[in-house]
Amino acid sequence: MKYNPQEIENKWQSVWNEEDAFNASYGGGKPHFYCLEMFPYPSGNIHMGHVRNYSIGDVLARFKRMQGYNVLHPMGWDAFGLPAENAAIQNNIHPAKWTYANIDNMRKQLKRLGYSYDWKTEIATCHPDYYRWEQLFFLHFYEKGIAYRKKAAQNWCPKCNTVLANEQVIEGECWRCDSKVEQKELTQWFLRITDYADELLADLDKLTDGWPERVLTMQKNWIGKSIGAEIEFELAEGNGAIRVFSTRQDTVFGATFMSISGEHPLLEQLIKGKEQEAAVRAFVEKLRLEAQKNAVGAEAIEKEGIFTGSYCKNPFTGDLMPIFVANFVLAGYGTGAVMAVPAHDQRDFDFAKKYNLPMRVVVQPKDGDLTIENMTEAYSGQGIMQNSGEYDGLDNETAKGRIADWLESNNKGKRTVTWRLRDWNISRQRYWGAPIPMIYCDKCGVVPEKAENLPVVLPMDVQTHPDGRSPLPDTPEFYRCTCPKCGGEARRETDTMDTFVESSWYFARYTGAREEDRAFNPEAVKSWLPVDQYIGGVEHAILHLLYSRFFVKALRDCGFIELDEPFARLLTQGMVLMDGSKMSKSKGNTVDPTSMIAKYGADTVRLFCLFAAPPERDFDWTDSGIEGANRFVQRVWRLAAELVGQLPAAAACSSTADDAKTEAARETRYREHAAIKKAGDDIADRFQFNTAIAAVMELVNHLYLVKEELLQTSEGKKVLASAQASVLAMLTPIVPHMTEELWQLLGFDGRASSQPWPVYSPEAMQRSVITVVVQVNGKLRGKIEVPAETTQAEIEAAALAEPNVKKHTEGLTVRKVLYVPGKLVNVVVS
RNA sequence: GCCGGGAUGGUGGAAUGGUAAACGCAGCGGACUCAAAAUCCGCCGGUCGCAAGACCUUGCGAGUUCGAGUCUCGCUCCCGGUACCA
Repeated sequence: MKYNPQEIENKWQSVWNEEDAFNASYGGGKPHFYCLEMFPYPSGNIHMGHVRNYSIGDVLARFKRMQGYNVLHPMGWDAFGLPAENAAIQNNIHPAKWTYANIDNMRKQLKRLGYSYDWKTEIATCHPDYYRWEQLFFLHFYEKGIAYRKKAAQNWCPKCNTVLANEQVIEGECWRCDSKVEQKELTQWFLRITDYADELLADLDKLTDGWPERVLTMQKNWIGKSIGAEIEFELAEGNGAIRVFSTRQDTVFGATFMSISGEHPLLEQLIKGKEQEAAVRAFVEKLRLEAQKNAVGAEAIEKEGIFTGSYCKNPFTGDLMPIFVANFVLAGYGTGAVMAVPAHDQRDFDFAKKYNLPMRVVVQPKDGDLTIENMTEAYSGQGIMQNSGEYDGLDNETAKGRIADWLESNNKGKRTVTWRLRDWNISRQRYWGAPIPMIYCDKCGVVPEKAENLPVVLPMDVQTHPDGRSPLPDTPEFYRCTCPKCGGEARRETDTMDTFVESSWYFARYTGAREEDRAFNPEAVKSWLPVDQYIGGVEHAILHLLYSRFFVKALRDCGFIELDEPFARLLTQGMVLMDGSKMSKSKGNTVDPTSMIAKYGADTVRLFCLFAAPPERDFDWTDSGIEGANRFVQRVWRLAAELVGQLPAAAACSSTADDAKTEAARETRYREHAAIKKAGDDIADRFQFNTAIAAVMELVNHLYLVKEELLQTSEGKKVLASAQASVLAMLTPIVPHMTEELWQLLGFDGRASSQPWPVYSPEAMQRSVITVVVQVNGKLRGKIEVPAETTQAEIEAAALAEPNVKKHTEGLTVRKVLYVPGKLVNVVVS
């Protein structure tokens, strides 16, 4: 019987398809398990990264089903987005047509890999039946103040012709096309994610068991909580005050000047009528131009500033502090003004050196003798207060509290918390996205669309612009509307939503993908969510995962769902590399899954992706590696094919102690059960699919050695049949087509994919003779074989009598003998 | 700079304080074959030794422990994230 993967894979894929083999249903008494992989963007073809991601998810989904869970394992399409528009412009095809054609192709490719998805819950986010609910959420968000409109400087990608959220600017470049991001003043729609900063941070503690630590850390850093104080510095001329935020209010006695951003609201007042006025204006204009050209967050630039001509007063020392406009002060963080403490902050130190400004040491390290003369850099560590009036001699952490108390009781400031997180700009000046359901009326202003008028459907009949500009502002059929309030003529919002809005709730929609009258069935949401296991690339550690966490909390507060966190456990899989670097079309180092499937079959491709490395780690695609995987698949096939017609019908772990009459039979039974324990533990507890597969390989290797002997007796056949069934059961989540076929060929009952995960018995794993390792002073000196029931005293005596052990203990005194039951004896001598 | 992760044979990787190198890949030897491929069986960290065995070996240096790849401390290098965030 020759192994023909194309034939058997097609056969079983049709069977699963006809039988709706993997549909989930809630209720039914079984415990629920929601296994989800990040849905793909329909770019046209799946790549090896998808294969790895979805193979990991499929092993888990199938394994959980075998363990008796009712598993929800859905798939869908993150279908709005720029590539569709760009392809449309290039190939003169409508983005919708391009997108749906790609979906059809990729669905075919996924089906060809035999993934056990519930295709009845498939969704595409570009469909009005999907995004209509998103528009409804937006109306609720608007009503609750979670969605709002504001004018501000925005990240602008000149190539994509649209704004970007902060999270989508990577090292100053657009996350999609790597263009330098510019700043542009625009009025945009925002979601108030900052209102949830506290909860987003605090709830990370609920995820410590199931999420990788580095993802938690990245989110924590991104949210960026800083605890400090706000301090008021009165202007010397008595006409107001500058407020600053500082995490180091303990160093306030060392504040010798003030730095403010070029966009500070008091700047006009500070320079008005001063001789520096013109020069400052020129400097600010220069900064503005540079900011537009230069990427946000590009590498550090030389510190520069200019004196405004005004002074403020240090509330503690009473000293006058010159006020500077400085290029490193961010308008958008804190209050846009910084008290400069050159002795204890490196930036202020550099600035003071450059402009020859005074310094004062106010925190002295333990046994330090810092002076302004001997300092070559700022000291930002802990220490003892000095030059700080009544606070001298205190440690600086204590002083922090006392100074905050003083500020509060003297009305000069207060304790404050500042966040790095900014509100989420969701407006996009592009066509292929979900319309924002808002209307502008000359009479009534900004008016939300009525819920009963949803969905606001994206028009299909539009002419795209070659430069990527959205056609919506030129499409009167779309933007002309009547005001829901006064009935007069009005204009629709023509920006669309960021595609990350769609991916922020799709996991919830899967629980009731065909609901027509509501976004979710609350019962279904409650029974399935949170997602038990989420699997995807670490590149979404901040973007998608932070947005989704926020979105769920916002939906909860609007009464749509009862849920705090969307994903209970997260697995971030590594990349598939080629010659040490990421596969990419431009480098020409890609491997096309379709051609690999054509050559080896889906089972081999799945096996290799799972065996090459543990899931979290990157691995290199190698031709010899997939050859090796194919060799194992063939080896399993041959082993079973040779046994067809010779074995009794059996299930995994069905042989009994009575059947194991010979040494070979006992050993086989032992190894069968040991492999099941190892493979089950590795898959369930650790996602170590590579070692689970290795355990099955060992068992297969053993069966090759003993099969002839076991075929001699009927008891032996029972033992062999049981072990063979176990091999197939264990491999079913990994190479499901082959195991279904072999299960059927061997005449075993039912289907491999509907077998329960085998249960090992401790009795089978008892050995009659055990090997005990003997160490002398921790060094391996021998091994002894003893019957399992030997007492500790007898084992210790045997260990001491072992010839090589004797040699190493001769003439020495035995101080101690340690015994690790069934494993090891360590003789301590001196 | 700060935060996180890592370093084990020729190679991908095992080892949940107790036999370091499981299972693969590559390589070598044997069987089968007219021959080759495929397959099956065996060997495969280093040094010394005829052998029994001894010594060395998990990036480097210390420590805890009867016993450390694993725990602790101090370094080196690599990867990822993030950065004028006050």
